[in-house]
Amino acid sequence: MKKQQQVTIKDIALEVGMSVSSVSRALSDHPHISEETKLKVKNAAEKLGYRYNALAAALRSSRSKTIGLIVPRISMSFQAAVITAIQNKLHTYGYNLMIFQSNESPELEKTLIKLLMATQVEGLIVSTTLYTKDYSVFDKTAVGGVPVVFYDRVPIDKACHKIVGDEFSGGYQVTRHLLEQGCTRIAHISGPLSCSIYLQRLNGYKDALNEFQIPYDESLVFFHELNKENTLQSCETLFKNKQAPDAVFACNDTAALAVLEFARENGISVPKDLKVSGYANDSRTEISRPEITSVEQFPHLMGEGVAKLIMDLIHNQDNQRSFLSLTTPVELIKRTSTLSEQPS
Amino acid sequence: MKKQQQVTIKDIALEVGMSVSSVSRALSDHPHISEETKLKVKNAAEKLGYRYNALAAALRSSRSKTIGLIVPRISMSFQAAVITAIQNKLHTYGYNLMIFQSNESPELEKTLIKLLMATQVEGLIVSTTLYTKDYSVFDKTAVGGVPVVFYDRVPIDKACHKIVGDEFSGGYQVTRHLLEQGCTRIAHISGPLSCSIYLQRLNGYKDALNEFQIPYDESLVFFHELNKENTLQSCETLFKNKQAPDAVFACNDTAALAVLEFARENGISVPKDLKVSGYANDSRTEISRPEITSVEQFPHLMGEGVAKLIMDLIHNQDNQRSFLSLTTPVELIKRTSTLSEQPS
DNA sequence: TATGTATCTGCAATCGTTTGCAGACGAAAG
DNA sequence: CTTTCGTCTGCAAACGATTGCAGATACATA
Repeated sequence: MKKQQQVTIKDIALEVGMSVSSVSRALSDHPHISEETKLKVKNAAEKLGYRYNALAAALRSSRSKTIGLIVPRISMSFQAAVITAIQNKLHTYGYNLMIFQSNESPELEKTLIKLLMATQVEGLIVSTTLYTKDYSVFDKTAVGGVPVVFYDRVPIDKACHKIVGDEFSGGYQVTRHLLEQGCTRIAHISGPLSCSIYLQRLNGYKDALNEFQIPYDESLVFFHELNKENTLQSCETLFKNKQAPDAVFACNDTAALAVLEFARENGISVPKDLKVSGYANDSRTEISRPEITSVEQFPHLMGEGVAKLIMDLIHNQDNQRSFLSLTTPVELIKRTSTLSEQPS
Repeated sequence: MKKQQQVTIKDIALEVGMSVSSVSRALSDHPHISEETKLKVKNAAEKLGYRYNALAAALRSSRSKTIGLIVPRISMSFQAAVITAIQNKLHTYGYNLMIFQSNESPELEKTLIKLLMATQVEGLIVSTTLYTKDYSVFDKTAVGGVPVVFYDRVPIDKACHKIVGDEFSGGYQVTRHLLEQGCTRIAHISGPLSCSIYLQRLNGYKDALNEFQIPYDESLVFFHELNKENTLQSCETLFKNKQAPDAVFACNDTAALAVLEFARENGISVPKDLKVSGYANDSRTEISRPEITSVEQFPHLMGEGVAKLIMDLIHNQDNQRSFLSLTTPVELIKRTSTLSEQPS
């Protein structure tokens, strides 16, 4: 009487006087079972309080109906939105999602891969840490052949299935917009270049500068984790420069907010003396005063795409030799923090 | 050659010329196995590319090492923080967390419980939807005897294991603070009372009013999902009143922000003419101008508590007849949105 | 030599499903 | 009456680990 014995299909079989195989088939609506018996079996199951054991099924059929996901942290609103989209979409396929957080640690990330593989996930979805450099842990052999899909933060210089926002375009659009507002000394506060998204945005930034024939100035560009402290630090050095910048393109909204704070504390007027743009368009951008120009990434779109792709890969495990890459659109949202004339 | 055959302990046994049982024990550091053989086995495992099959182990031992969690949505920053704390803590116990979102739908919530039970979770952690009224789905029998711990949003009038913030105190402190600022017509924008937290906060609100001998005025109190649209609506009716309120105690920060927006659009000066408080202290409260008074709930503390409690319950499955309830502290964070005199 | 003890290892059943194959049955066709 | 077919059902072997129990080995002791 320690643990109440689980009710199994065996019990049902006994109850209705049939074999376990028929019961199994009846419960899963196998076409070879008559409607009549199906009903009988299902009623008995209900009556006995039967609970399906997905573990046993997964073991036997080696289909766990589970996808693993590793993400730096779920508290970033963009990530939360993507994950939710993925999860909802996967549910429509009858698949569950196992969510793990790497907390930006490549070591933990590695451990989590092992963990997920041990739980026999049928697919793996990953947005890497800022510092992931060794992608071999995601190799087909390393993950036992299960399909891997990356999104947002993806391996650099390595063929893989991936869905990314159009980071280059985002970086380009922000920069171009600032240039069009008349800015010429545009600072760029970026994350580490070991992370794909920052690399791409930097390229977009450079491209726009180039187009406007403004030389790339290293003293205006910073690379570090984009939290408040680091960003304030960068502002500090930035404004110690002989020549102050007239715009800052920060690579996320947290950093943009920090720039605003710095400006406020140092009597720099935004957008008049300094224009500021963020990235990711999180909800804080429109609460801030001034409202912050940012780039919408359509996380829902990305999430749906990721879910579809991984399901595709699972269902056609055959000769998958080529890699699929999808780029989702981005949209520059212009707000007061970068606009010369105030809109009415 | 369809799917590359998995390497099992059987293969290892063959490799090192031992029985599977010894291999199994060696891998799990069983004390009856000599260090020497353990090493040999582990090396062989490494060499063959062995991957532990947690499914098989879970089935056999009926210990899945997995806890299920059902939460309305992970995109609420408070929830994300609690979940992260829970997950990290559980990892230290060697347990995994399976996260599902009920999306505020009691039906989906019910489905998810079934799903989690099917995956043989050893425990269940729940923060209910706003509208969950039928708690029988969480009954010991309904969940096959696995322990259930509620947090934040918990069943009303039903004994259960739970960890909640001190909502009553939070509601009381906010209201008292507003009263002390000289407010007398304090509106209260609350969530539906089917949800424990709002019920408690309302009680705190009433208690403070009572203490200041201000009668409870129904026309100042609203119950609805706390999104922007609903809140604006409530403000509309609120300010159509013959006598306008001089303060609004909104039950979350999204609602408080909406109130600020309404005030701004209608030329109502905050905090001069109207004081506004939120709840949950999400990051937007200090970005908003004016900054918004709110209540910190210490999600990390709550998460750790939840994880510890569920592990306790799992480890002492024996005669658990009594229910444990823990209340975590809250702290009123006073900001400009409710302060009469501006701090320097 | 027999016995005891400590340490290590193996046998085989078991967890709850799924599934290939074969069998049973009745009806229709020859 | 046999044959054939279609429809439904059952047998029994998996899936990959864990674990109670018994057995083996080595060594010391009686």
